Amino acid sequence: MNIYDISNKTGVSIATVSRVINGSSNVSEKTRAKVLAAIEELGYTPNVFARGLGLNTMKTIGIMCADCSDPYLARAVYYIEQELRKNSYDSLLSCTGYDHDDKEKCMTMLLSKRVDAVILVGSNYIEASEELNKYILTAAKTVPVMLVNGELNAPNVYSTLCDDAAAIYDVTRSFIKSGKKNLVYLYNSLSYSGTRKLNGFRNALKESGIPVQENHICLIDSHGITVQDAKNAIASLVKKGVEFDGVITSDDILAVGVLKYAKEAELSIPDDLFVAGYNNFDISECCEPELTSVDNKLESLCRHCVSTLMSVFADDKTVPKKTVFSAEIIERNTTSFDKK
Amino acid sequence: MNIYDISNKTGVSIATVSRVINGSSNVSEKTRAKVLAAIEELGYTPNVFARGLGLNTMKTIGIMCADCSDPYLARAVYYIEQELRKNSYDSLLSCTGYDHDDKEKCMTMLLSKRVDAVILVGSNYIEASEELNKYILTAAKTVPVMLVNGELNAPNVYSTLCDDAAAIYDVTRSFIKSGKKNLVYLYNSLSYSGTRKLNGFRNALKESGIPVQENHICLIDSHGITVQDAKNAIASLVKKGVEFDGVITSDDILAVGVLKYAKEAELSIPDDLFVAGYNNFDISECCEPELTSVDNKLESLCRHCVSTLMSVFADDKTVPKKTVFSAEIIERNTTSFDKK
DNA sequence: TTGTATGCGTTATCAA
DNA sequence: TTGATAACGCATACAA
Repeated sequence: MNIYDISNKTGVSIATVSRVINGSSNVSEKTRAKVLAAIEELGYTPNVFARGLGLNTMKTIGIMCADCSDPYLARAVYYIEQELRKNSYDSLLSCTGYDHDDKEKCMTMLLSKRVDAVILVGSNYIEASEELNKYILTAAKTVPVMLVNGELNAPNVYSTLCDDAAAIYDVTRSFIKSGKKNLVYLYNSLSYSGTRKLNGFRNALKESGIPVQENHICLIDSHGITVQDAKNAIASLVKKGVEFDGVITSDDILAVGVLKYAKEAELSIPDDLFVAGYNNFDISECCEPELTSVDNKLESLCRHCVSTLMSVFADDKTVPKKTVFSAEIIERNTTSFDKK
Repeated sequence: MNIYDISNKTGVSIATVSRVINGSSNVSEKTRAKVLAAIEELGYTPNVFARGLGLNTMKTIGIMCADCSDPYLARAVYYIEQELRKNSYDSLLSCTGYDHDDKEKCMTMLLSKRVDAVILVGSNYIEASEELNKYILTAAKTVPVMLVNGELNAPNVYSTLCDDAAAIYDVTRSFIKSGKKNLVYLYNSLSYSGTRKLNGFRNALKESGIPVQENHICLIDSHGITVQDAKNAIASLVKKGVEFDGVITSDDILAVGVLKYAKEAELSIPDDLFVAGYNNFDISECCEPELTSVDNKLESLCRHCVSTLMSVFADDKTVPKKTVFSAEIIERNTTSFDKK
């Protein structure tokens, strides 16, 4: 079943059939109706491979994310896939894991599949070393590369991100203004965004005239982190003699671990201890007490990323290279901010 | 850059280049080396569209899931994508939503993209009415259709699922054996699996000689359900005068809602009230007290589904049409089962 | 408005 | 072991 069958059935040439399929205006209404009827009757669908061969595109976007079982990344993939579909693009999904070589291999694979663009979801794709980011620049020579929650200044690379540093800065300042000045920062990623968040914490302390104590900053360096891991981390901090009246974390799951510790240690929250998470997911409403967290506007990021990509495809001359959204602090019951 | 460039560079015909690329044995070692060197040097990659046109496949599998921001479905997609990649297949992801027409449209779209198979993730794809499942049977005439957590007995359709009914049956029996006989069942889906779970609950009561009270069975008919929704549902049940000493739910999030209600009503868990969830996700460890839940072996389901698909592709004559796994009850602190 | 002819880059068949 | 050539199904430039 191909274009020739429609051609035979209707008595017009394949060129005309093709014109009807592609909505060309240079077809008489009568012919168009006849062709459309035949297509309907025979249930004909154009062969995408043949089309792809000629046009060198199959309207497919490669999506790379480290691990789409991570709720944050899963939601991002969800929004992106929806937006792409609205624009008639399909999504070729690749969960690359966190290993650099695997990411690079995956990129090569996607490019060999002739995707029209690649979207890198999550700040873990941007490394501190230029050398490690090279494969992204190389890819960008072939197709547009979109970064969600990451930033890289290079030709044909477009970044959409949330100002995580400012968000953590604001949270930290709120802690301090509310009288919690002995703060611990718990984080689990040295990614681009992870580093920026930490800087936000440091800056807030500095600007409040509070010295940054390095033993109050604790990295749990692992992916697929559990509540138990976080609980252990905070417990071991206490064992080392670190004292604190507030904990700020880079992820809700870490904050829940702190809550579990606090319950065991019979600390009263928020009286004895303020706790804040990041991402504002389900779990921040499941835990007890419910968690103050930061909503980093993931849906906006994703929508904007796709609409930017469409502008790039449309050869729009005024496409923003970098767009930054502001996060929003959602206060629940693990803090009691002093408002004034 | 195409196969002719390699041909020119090496002085052999494109046929021979093609043979080298595809690992044909009928090539002299010397020629092979020469061609391989040229491919490497020029950085040549075969055009997948041309290849697809000839072979009528691009080694791509369509994955349909209602909503990959749902943690359960997200994890399923993750496992499936990984397994497919191991077998050199790519994943074309489509989040269809829960509307039947959208699902059908999406299926048509995937088939028009000439995917090699379609994997339907989640029990929501199987409807009670045969009419509504028709589009799946139609699709199965073109490509194999794999069901994860769903069942449909039809040619070229393969089902992999977990025995949810037995799991809920076992949980309910454990409640009863532990002295909790006045049970509420809270659920949020009338899908294939949702119905089966409910049957498990009913059967356990019947076999224990406990009459099934319909006002103890509560459906919250909505997707994207929140903890608050579940809390409200259980509260309104109480307002109606329903009394109970145990709540079994079809999803962890519902169970967390019950916990939130219990805290407010100052019920002691598990003394006054047993609660059990389903899915055994993060949130079952985040809530307080931590939730007894059912692990339904999602990873096994997904791995098995993909390996079955590979058998189908390999034209293996002994492919199982339906495979059922057993769930595992993970007891935490919202129950205190009597073991004997 | 319509038709003819060509190219897109492979793989596979057949002949050498 | 190798090469020439015909599909594969479509879009499009050009001709009519």
